[in-house]
Amino acid sequence: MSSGKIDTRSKILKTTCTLLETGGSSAVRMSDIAKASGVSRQAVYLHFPTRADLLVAAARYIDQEANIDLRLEASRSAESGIYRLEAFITAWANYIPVVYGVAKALLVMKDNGDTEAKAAWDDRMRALRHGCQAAINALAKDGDLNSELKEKEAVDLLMTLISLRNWEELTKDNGWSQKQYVITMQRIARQTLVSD
Amino acid sequence: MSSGKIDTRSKILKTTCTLLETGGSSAVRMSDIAKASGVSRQAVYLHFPTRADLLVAAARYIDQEANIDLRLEASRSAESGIYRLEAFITAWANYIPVVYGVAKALLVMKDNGDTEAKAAWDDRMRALRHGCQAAINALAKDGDLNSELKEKEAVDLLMTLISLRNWEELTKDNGWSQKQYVITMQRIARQTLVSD
DNA sequence: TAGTTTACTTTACATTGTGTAAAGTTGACA
DNA sequence: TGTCAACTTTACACAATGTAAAGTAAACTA
Repeated sequence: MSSGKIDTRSKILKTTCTLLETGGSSAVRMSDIAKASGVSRQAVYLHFPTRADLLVAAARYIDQEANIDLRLEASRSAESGIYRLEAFITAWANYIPVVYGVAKALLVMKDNGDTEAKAAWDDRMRALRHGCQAAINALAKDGDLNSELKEKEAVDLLMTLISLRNWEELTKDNGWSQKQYVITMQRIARQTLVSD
Repeated sequence: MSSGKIDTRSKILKTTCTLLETGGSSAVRMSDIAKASGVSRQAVYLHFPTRADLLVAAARYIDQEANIDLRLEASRSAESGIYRLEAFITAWANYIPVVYGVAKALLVMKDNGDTEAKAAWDDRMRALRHGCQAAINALAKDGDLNSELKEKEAVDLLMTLISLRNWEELTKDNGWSQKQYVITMQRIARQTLVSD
């Protein structure tokens, strides 16, 4: 039936992820993906009308494969706000390397003025923000939120702190290990968001 | 003599800066710049062989106009490492809004794989890093550097903290005022880089 | 004042990558 | 046997950067 279609579609998605993980994000053109998938360029457009569509689908594909929902869920069961914050940062931080390639490509398209890419990115960030908000809420409920910060400010700061670009800068550009990154981000979050 | 040449050249540079400050960075094409400068597109290429060249020249132009060297110099005369760090952050933070348009455009070109843009950006960041390094050095000399951090880590963190992208996210995307941004960055720097 | 140089304009074209369009092929299934 | 779906092939439209070259007009030069 449509098994052939599904097969080709997910083959394209997998190839896209692989290419974006390894190669430089900008060097992954529709034709590169087609060639690497062993399929014609038009076949790619048959499944994904635009490059943004393909990247969004690839991101969703990774979300599923790596079970992002489950990862972030873990933090929800933490006993205190402080532990919740720590668990949330750990979960997200360890997910970044997994989506990095695709997410970066989406981010670059957004920066180039692609409205579809922007919408998709903003949507992802909204979801992440929910997690940040929940962690900050838990902190505030315990009375452990730094008194110098309003809740909104704390959420903004946490989002910025754990941004993909910061991860990229520290690990990719400055050679930090993932472990070093996680520990340091947790320390900074504690020192800046939690009251003494 | 060459006054006509110089005149056109700086007219193009000024126009470029204006367009990048106001309009969305990606919507500023060579033809837009030419039109807004009241000059043919080829005249732009006559003065600046590539778009990257033009952006680099525009950045240098702004550096001069806003006297970035003098701004950063101020922090050098601070009495203590802690004050020096504070002054450095203030100086840089208040310069970001001035270069933002041009710098962002350069950054986007870098992300698109333009090697010339990358080289220019990296060069700018090297200069900024010198400032960070000096501030951290001063801190370490006073014995005020957070003992959990090696000097290199502290410099990496400071660079990341005050990055253009973080400024963009907090002020442009999240509506923070410049003042709010500066105060918060100083607080975070103090809490994460300085020993208690 | 005739000739040259300089700064620019005009027109045209090459290149790269995205996306569209449409006719042709091939295998499965009815 | 015929139809349909998934895919291929070929061709083109479009935007943006960058190149090439001939033309113009004012300024400077001998």
